[in-house]
Amino acid sequence: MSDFDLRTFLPYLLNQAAEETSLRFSDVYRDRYGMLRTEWRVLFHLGRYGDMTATEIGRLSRMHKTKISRAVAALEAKRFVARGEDPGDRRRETLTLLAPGRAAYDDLIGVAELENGRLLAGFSTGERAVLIDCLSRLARFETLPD
Amino acid sequence: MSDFDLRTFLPYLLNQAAEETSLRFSDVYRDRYGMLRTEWRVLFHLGRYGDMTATEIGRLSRMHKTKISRAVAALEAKRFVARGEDPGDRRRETLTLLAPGRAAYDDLIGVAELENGRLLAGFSTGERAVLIDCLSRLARFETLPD
DNA sequence: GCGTAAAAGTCGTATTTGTAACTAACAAGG
DNA sequence: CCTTGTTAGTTACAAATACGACTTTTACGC
Repeated sequence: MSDFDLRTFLPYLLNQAAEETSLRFSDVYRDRYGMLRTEWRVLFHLGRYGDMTATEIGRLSRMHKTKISRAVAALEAKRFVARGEDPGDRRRETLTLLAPGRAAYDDLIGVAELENGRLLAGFSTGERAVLIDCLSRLARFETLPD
Repeated sequence: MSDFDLRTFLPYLLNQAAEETSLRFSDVYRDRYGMLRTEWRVLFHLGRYGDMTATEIGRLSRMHKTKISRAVAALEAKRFVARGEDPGDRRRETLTLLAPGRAAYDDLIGVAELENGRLLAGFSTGERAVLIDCLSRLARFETLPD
């Protein structure tokens, strides 16, 4: 029998850590605003990086376009975002935060910062740097547009 | 506007890294054995730690018991595991790997080790140690039974 | 023993997700 | 202008998940 341990298997470790750390925060956006994770992610991108289209959000967040489509529909129903027509290309819909969406974003960003501080509090400065660097490399982020 | 970036938000980083690193391996157990992730996890626990009940697997893997129940049913249908009656407590069902399940486990463990090596190859020895230690702490593993 | 509670698993149903097919709008070549 | 191909986004349907209610069996208090 191999002595391979699932506890050193990166995909498993990452999944467990992700699930464990996501719970507390997802409770917040679910309970306060009835949002799903996909909706929070779309809201975040609009709040943090400004108006953009669903496709751009998809490129940055690596979410599938159907997920984004449904998240946008849900956020629109909540009057958190509005779609703007692009006169030059009528396929594109530029998404904009409305006031309630902005308020929810501001609220949730504060919670996220607090929560992130709590999670990182257990690590030394050096550990934090290594952890975030390694995770970023594993996550293969796309570069930001500007 | 806050300069808080989702790219330093641990739950997001972990989710992205987890998704990114899981894809290649999940293709393997899906394509070769038609298994879902829950099934692979149950198979792993039985192969690595020996016979145990669904509840014990749940405690170690933090999966909900209904997920485990369905995964066990699927593994049983594939003749990968069998349920053994516990004479002392007829509520408990001790799960055992059958030969095909053992073969699948042996095969997949090999793939997992290779894949894990590939993922860790990009990091220095020091980074690896920190990464795995930090992730283990975040994942809040239960202690093993023995 | 008897009633109540707790544990091990399963099942039913509502949500959520994934996959692929679809519509609509633009682009490019002839 | 037409065909062909590509891009943006939506929809339909199947697969997977979450959550609670349920059955069976054991444990506990009296």
